[in-house]
Amino acid sequence: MRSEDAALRVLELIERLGRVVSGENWGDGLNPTQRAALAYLARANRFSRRPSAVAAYLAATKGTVSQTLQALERKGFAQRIAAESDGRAAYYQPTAEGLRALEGRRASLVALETMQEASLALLASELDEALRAMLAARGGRAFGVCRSCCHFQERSPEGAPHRCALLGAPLSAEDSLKICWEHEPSRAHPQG
Amino acid sequence: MRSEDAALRVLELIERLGRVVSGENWGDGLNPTQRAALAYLARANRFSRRPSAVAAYLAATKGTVSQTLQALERKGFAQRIAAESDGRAAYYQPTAEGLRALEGRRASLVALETMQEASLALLASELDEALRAMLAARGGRAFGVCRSCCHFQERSPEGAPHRCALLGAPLSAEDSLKICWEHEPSRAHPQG
DNA sequence: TTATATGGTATCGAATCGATACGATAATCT
DNA sequence: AGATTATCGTATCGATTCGATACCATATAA
Repeated sequence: MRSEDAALRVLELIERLGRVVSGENWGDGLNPTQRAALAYLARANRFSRRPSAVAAYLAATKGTVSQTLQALERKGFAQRIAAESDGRAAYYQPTAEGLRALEGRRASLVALETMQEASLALLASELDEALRAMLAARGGRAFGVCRSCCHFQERSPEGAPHRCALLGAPLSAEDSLKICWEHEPSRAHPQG
Repeated sequence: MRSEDAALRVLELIERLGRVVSGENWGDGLNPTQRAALAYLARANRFSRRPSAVAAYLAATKGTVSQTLQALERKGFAQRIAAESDGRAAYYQPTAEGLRALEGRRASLVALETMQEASLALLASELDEALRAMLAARGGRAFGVCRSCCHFQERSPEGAPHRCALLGAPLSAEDSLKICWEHEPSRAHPQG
């Protein structure tokens, strides 16, 4: 099988799997896009819960994301908070109800769990590589967990907070485990 | 990493990759869904170019697919043909213009091709397994290439057409290489 | 023949999504 | 400082998706 064929086949499978998974994400008052946005908000650190970041993560335009976030707020799943530092910016905070709506919901997850653990781990890393290749091609951000970023500085005096060297801001233990859209991989933690 | 974590991670990656790929499929007068439907029509054999089959393949409802196919016809990318055998059924045939619109269009394909060939082949088979697991869980059809089906009968006298034992119909060489929604894997060709 | 199942379409409402324009604020440059 | 430019977010439009539901025509079964 030529490389082009394999790539084409992978592309088809991704598209079809994406449709299946996405179609399962209706329910609890959310549609798939709203659910994806809300799930992102729940996993993003405080620097990354902004419309721009959501748009980059979802590979959507600002306009669409703006509407989606408004829908989430209207439904009580997220709350809009104007930023203090920047008069243009806003943050969206998932509400308790929003987090509740994210629970359960995993028919395809159960199906995936029937696969060998080794296969899954392999699949995850291969998919991660594929995603990074695509994002690099379109100039998009890959996102990643704060702690694994090259800008992450572990607390030096015991008891002090961690820090982000890029944004010059303190990081709670919780934030350091969340997704950041400024993420750039460090050599110590190449992926994630 | 527990199996559930790996599965969750795979699910997220699939969703995100799906969005990226899908978002790239705008253009040439088609939106991502229309392109997916048209691409399916181009790859499906004559038994499978029907609204029901498209709906099953795209994991969408009959109603949505009906509209999508109407849009394709209106744009001149496909032609509706009423079935002879069944007064209710209809087939959609891609037009030359439709096939032309499917060419090119592969920014993410180029990105994928930067990956190792072995990785891609592995990825394809793992994704195939994941898709089959999900489809089995929701009772959906997996589809597959006619030739690899347990109902496929290779021509016995040289020169005669192949046959489908399930539908009791002759198969051209071309049809036998296309996707069939009645496909059930044979032991000889476990996947595909 | 009557009942039921199936294939497809029509319609409604909510939402996605690209495109475009816009307003407000920030950052930069002179 | 003042003018220019960039960025963040929102608003609006039109085409379309998509679930839900109802519906019709035709097949199939009882």
